[in-house]
Amino acid sequence: MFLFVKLLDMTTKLTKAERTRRTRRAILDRAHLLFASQGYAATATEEMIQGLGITRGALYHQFKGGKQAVFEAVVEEAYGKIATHITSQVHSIEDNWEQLVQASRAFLEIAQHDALRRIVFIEAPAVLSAERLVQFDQYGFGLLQEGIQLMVEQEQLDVVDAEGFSHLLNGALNELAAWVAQHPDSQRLQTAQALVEALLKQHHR
Amino acid sequence: MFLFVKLLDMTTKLTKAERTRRTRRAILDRAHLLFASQGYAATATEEMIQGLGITRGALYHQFKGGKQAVFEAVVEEAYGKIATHITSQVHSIEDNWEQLVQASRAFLEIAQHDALRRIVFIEAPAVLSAERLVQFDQYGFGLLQEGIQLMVEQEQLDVVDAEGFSHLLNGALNELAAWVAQHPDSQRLQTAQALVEALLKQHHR
DNA sequence: CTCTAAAACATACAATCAGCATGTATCTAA
DNA sequence: TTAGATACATGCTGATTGTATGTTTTAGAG
Repeated sequence: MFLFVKLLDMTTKLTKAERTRRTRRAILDRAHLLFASQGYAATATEEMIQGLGITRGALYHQFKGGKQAVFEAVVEEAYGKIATHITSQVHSIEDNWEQLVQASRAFLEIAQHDALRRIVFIEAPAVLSAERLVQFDQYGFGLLQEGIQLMVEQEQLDVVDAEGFSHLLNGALNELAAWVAQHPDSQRLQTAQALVEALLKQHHR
Repeated sequence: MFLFVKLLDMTTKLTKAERTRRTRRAILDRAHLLFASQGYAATATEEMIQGLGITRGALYHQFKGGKQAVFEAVVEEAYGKIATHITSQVHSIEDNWEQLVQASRAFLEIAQHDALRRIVFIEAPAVLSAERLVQFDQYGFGLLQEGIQLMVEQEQLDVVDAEGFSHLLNGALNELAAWVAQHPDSQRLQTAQALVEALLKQHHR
């Protein structure tokens, strides 16, 4: 595989903030690729800066926590991308019910990006502490839970327990996303979407 | 924390097979504890043999693949324990439907053992390849899938897709197990069991 | 414009750890 | 009995992470 890396320009004069921004951006982009393809453990800090025209010293300067800090930053961005995609797909829908259905659909779509899925659902739980993971999950799972809580209160959704059902749905979505990703060429995405929609419909009232 | 380790007896004359058995058993028990409490990455091969009266050389002799081979053996045993517990709980039940319900219940119970849950559902997916993981999962998920497949064919279960629904249910169970484990003292276990039972009932016919 | 402090790196080094190669004692089977 | 296999121990190497320290560049203050 050949990676086209845009070498950091060290000749032109840049403001300090801009220089920092570019360095961090370059490291994060590269680290994201590496973590997604090799996983956290198999990715060396050396790899993260190869071809960027900087040394590991720069990485440790920008990310005080070292390798783990880089990973956390990558995870945060990955969560952000997922959340952004979902909200952009449902922001114009007024009906709560339709919002939930479309949000599930959007999640199954975005989770097909292997780069995001592996980092968020496989590497992050193993690398990060449970507490840290919960913080990040407010972007994704948090929104889901809020939506469900609201619909239960408005009596649009009939479940034994709102929080518990949020976890049930979240787990189902994650696993289905992984299942679909195993054979992206098949009809699994549509099957998965149909299954989730059926699940939700049965709790609708 | 203080660990009571039964030092391996090297004085008594033992048959070679017995000697091997004890060595492997001691390493596996210790590694299981360490992997469950610290995770794979944070566990050194040195720790796995401390206090056992052997060196790392013995570990590499018994487990050719080194650290990863030890981990795989631990994972296999963990899957085995889960499968054993579930099958022992449902083997006497004749009705397919009741079997499925009780199997789900048994899974939520056994998954409360942090040692098993972390190793199987958090560490293993990050450490092992997807293919290797599928092999192990035949113990647990495989049984679930077979049961569902059977019930769909016998028209006891009404789902869009048997395989897909198996993944949906599996994902829901895993996530609920993790949710319950966060507050083991509360009523979450019963809530989770009720949620799953409700989910299954709605597909019953 | 100069001077200073801090930022943004580079460089060198220490410490940890996995894996391997090699040596040695013990057991097993012919 | 003896040759080979088995079950270890020991020593070493390469890879990798983190840190301490040095150097250059930038951002203001006066």
